[in-house]
Amino acid sequence: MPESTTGTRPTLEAVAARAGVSRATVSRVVNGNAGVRPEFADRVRQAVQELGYVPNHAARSLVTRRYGAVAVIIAEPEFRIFSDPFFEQQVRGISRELTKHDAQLVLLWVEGPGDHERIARYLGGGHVDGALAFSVHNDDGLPSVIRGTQVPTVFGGRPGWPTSDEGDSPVPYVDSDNRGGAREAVRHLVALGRERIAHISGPPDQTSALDRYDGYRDVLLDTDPALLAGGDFTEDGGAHAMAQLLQQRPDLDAVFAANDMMAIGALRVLHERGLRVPDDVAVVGFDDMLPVAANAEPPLTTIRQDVEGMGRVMVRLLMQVLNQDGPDARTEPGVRTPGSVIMPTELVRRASA
Amino acid sequence: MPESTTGTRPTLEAVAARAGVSRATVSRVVNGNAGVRPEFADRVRQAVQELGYVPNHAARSLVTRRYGAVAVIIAEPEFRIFSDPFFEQQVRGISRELTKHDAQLVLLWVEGPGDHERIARYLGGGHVDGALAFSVHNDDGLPSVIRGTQVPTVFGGRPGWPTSDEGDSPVPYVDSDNRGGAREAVRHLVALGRERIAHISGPPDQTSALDRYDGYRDVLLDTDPALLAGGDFTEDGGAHAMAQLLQQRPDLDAVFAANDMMAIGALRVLHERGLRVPDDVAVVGFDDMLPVAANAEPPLTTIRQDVEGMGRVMVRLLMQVLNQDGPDARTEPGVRTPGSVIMPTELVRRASA
DNA sequence: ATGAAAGCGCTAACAG
DNA sequence: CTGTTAGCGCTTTCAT
Repeated sequence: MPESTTGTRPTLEAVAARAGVSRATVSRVVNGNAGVRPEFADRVRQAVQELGYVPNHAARSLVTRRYGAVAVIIAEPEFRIFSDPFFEQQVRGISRELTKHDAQLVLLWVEGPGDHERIARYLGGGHVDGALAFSVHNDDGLPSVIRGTQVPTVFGGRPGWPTSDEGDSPVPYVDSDNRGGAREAVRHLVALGRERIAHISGPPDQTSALDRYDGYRDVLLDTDPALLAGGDFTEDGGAHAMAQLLQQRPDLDAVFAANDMMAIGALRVLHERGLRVPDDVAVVGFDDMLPVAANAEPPLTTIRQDVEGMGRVMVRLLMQVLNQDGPDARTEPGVRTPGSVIMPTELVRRASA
Repeated sequence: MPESTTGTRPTLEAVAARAGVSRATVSRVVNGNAGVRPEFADRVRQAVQELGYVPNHAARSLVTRRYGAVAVIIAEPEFRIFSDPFFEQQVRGISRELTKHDAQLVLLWVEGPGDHERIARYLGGGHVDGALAFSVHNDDGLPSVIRGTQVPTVFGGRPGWPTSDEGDSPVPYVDSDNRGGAREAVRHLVALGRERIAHISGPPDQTSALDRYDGYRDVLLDTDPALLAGGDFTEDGGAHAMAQLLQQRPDLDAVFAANDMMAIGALRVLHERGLRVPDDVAVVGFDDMLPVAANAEPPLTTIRQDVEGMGRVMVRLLMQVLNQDGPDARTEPGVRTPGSVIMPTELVRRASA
């Protein structure tokens, strides 16, 4: 008969009493430590069962200095970051990997600089072993707030600020191979025989946009500036840029858009002007954001990145930092800091190029 | 000169020493307890500042049995729940209100029954003061797992299972006035002089769909079954239902769709068949999901619900439960349990009806 | 108004 | 292999 109705939750002590052993032995069994006579271990496990014992986390953390929790910090300068499918996938990857490591996800939603102090307090107050942050906008000082807390942190996406200040250890991050992927996209267009390849770039305050632009330039060393137009990663932005491009260089025969949404916008304008894709103009996107890319008219050739994988790798990287430096990583700067990870991308050929 | 570089983080003890008072006094100041000589209080605050002291949460929780954290449990039978704008808004509301109450949001992402044990362990292990859950699908046993942990919980959306079993205290939830809103939608159509008002209902395993259907029936007591078609809350589902309706009752002059997405689908089909909205057929949706509703062709008349508000109210309700029963609510079932909250809806008139 | 002391539930040496 | 013993850092009576 379970004594779960006794009012107060059972402690280690109670389990020990019932099993007729010491608290230490119970602790060993509960934590899977070797070196307990099987007979005793069984008795303990049974007592745990009967009492419905669940270890008290606070008490444990107090002594181990481990919290079994990781903060995911979401800054939200843009309104829709949460409903961004891209972001969702990344959080999904993080959540899954965290579960594997028996760690909890604490969501820290930052709505503005007014929240910074709260974040710092939380991070500094011994709640989490580490943090995961996204380096979208970096002009608001949040990154330095995070770094100031000394909590081991891994960033998602290459930060826009210098990742290794003097003295400081480098900031680990994981990102897609934006530059390499962009190169592959453009090379594909070149291989197709295209000679006037335009580029619709993303917002210059995002490193992914910058890196993709750089990849484009790597292949097309001295491109005509008229083949360049800037967008904002939205469909309308892409449409607008495409219109501009068509005006500047009506003879263009290909366009590489820095993301799928802008490519969709470009496709729309191309269609409106009666230009055929890929016959007149070949189009390549970036992201392989499903179902957008696959259902485009025509289906979009693009660069796929493994977003969920990025999330998982962020966690693995963090766990590596934690297990290497130990829970007191914050006190003594780690000697070896694990590097960042750049995840490979892949060209997905569909009909648009 | 801040001693933040001393390696180990400062404790209450250290602050006490520096301020020349006892630990108890520091504790009082830090927790804003009255009854400390201003002079001492100032000295303490200064020491806190200088040392960069942040209270250790685990130690505090161990004694207070409060965790300053609330779990948000997200079950994910549907793939896209996270990127659902509806859901995003609700979480936003929760997050904001939680911040106000100085509580953290711990995200518990449940991917299947395999995760149930983990969830139970976490909830039972003393991490959170309460939980917030969404009662979308209830056939997988998660609700009972949650209830089994005895952690005070508020549900989002009216649960589909009985909310007050024998003996048990009722499950508090917050929901929109789906039924009332539906009634208002249909009454509006009636007031417009429409006489053959069809309804596209949502999936019957969601109480919101059921309640909206009931609202429709409240007004149209004996409607022709041919005026009824079922959808699945998606645009395509709405289109399909509309086509079916048109075949069954080509003479219909209005349709109330159980959500905006289905209304959009209906609009599309109506347009394809050359029927004019609202002249030939008036259309009303539900949700007022922006920007979908406002940008529809024509702009959609719909029932607005305050989704962010629902999130906030969920938190307030939970806090009420917590402050009433105290941290040991789980041991002794509360005497007075706060009821659920039904949030008002509002008819938003645009062009479609 | 302040301090001394006890103890929250657990883990981790250290003995045995 | 097991038990004893010290705390982890904080709050909270209880004296003063």
